[in-house]
Amino acid sequence: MEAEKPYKNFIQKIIDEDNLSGKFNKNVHTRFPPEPNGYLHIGHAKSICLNFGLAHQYNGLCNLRFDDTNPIKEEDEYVKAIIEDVSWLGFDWGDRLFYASDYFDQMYEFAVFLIQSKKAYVCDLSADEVRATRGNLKEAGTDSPFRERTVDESLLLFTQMKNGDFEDGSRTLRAKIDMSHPNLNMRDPVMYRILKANHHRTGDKWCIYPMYDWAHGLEDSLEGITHSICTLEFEDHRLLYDWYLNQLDTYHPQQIEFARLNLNFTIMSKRWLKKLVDDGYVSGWDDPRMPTISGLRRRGYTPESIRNFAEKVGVAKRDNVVEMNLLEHSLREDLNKKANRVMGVIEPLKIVITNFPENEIDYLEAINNPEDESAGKRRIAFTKEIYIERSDFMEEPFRKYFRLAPGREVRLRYAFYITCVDVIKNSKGQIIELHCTYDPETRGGSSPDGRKVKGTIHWVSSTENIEAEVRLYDRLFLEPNPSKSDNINDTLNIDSLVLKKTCFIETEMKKASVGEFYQFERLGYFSLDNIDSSPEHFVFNRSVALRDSWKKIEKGFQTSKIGCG
RNA sequence: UGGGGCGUCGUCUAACGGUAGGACACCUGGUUUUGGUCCAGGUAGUUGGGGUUCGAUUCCCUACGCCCCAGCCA
Repeated sequence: MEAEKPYKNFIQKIIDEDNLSGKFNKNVHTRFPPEPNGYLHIGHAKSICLNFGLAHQYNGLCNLRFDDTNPIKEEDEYVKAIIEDVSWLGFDWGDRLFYASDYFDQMYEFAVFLIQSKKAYVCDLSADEVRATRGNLKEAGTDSPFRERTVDESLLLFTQMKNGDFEDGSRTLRAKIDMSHPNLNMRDPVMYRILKANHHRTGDKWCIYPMYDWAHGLEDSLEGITHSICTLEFEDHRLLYDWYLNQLDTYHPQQIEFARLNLNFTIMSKRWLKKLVDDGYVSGWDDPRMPTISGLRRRGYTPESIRNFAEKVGVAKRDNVVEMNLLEHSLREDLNKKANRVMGVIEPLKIVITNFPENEIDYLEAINNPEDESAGKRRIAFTKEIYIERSDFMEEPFRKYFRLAPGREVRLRYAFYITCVDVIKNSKGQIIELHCTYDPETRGGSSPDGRKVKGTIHWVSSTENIEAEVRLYDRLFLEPNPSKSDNINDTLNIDSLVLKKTCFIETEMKKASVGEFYQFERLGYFSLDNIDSSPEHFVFNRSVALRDSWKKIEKGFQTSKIGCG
């Protein structure tokens, strides 16, 4: 798939050692285990690429498994979205699509076995009481009064729990470990809770649901997972993971933890992302500003760019905050090779070419992709009236500004040199159009006399064009680390979406369709919005702007900003 | 401060105990009909202090800093 790095990450080194020692018979079998309680984001993409990538590199397998042990939070809508996202990213789990709920019966049997082994007991304490007796970071907890209940009594009560004889929260099944263990996870953790909730797959069959720690190792074990890769916060849980599997004396995968991805100027918490959706700050999980996979897809990211990004950020155990730059770079890198170029004007300023004949159309030739000759060429209509970008004209230009200005000559890309001869303003002094002359000798964009023009600008005919709406996006948050701020709402960037309702694009784009990528020359990469765009009303999303070294120069001159859009 | 982790350029990430390298970002210069791309070059880092060693990012000790854990969430 992508070029492999010349070095290995720490997980690859562990696998190499395991293969050397024969720990798993040289097998590599991973899994990606999302909980269907929200949409996948770019952080999940890192994990997906890691798990599927490892399996691929070592000729192993990777399962897709929904960790659906909490019916209260989980929905089928999320299952569908997750399947679409993983598959869109380019990964294939074959016939190995599993659900934790597939194993509820087996988990139940294992739990009965643990009770019989005197390693688990039904506890009648309430949630509050359990919390009160768990102790804290410094103090040991105290044993539950039900801890020494007989096996038979626990067995009977557990059956009754399963049958729905008790109220939600009235009892739990707990592992009997050590209430004074320094690792809080080992203080008689809850294995099952009573939850009379409808499960998206098992319906009302179960009144009890397994907790993550109890369920996850069993799922891994049952599927023959070799390396169970998860994020750092589960490091503390590995002891419990191992304890359960050891008590059951069953096949025992190795849990390995890595640092989750963080991206600056955005958030990765599903809880916060859901809040942005629910509170209407964004249009949905797939809003192009969201760091979700569906949002990135709608924004115009390619699966390749995301996979390459995942490769570039690497895998380690150190907390990290990756710069948004790197994600954007990955997209530009991919699209520079793939995207056909086209001209579009986002903030139109009309130009009348005074010496160009009325009602005449001159069809000029343009290169579709300078990075890919096979992309061919196209024709662009040149007419007496055209639009250029407002920001490509300055009445009083900065020193290094080399676009259009009064009396100045610039090149219209693939067309002619034009010279600005007149600036037309309305009663309020706003520039409404420009009068220019063109040099017929410069057709195609070069002059027989070899004279140089510093600037080349894009343009679109005012009659031969397509009208479109364009959406420009910026970071969702103003703070580099929004989740660390006191009030996350205060850091929201209210200008993260800018609508350009009336834009003009060359007629070539009539055939544009969703899923294609274009570079609007000098503006960035764009693609049609997969929800709001229609053949009657094109809506383009800017996926990412081009790198812009002018912007930096411009900042130096910003003391005197005039007429520049 | 109990337990579990982690400290390398601005940001990610490498380096059997042997020249601290790569990517992004940034800065120069070149090419250019996109102020894009491409090309060439540059700036910039081992948390501090000890120790072992001919030699320490790596091993040991110590200090400091950061992250995670007290859900019947995952």
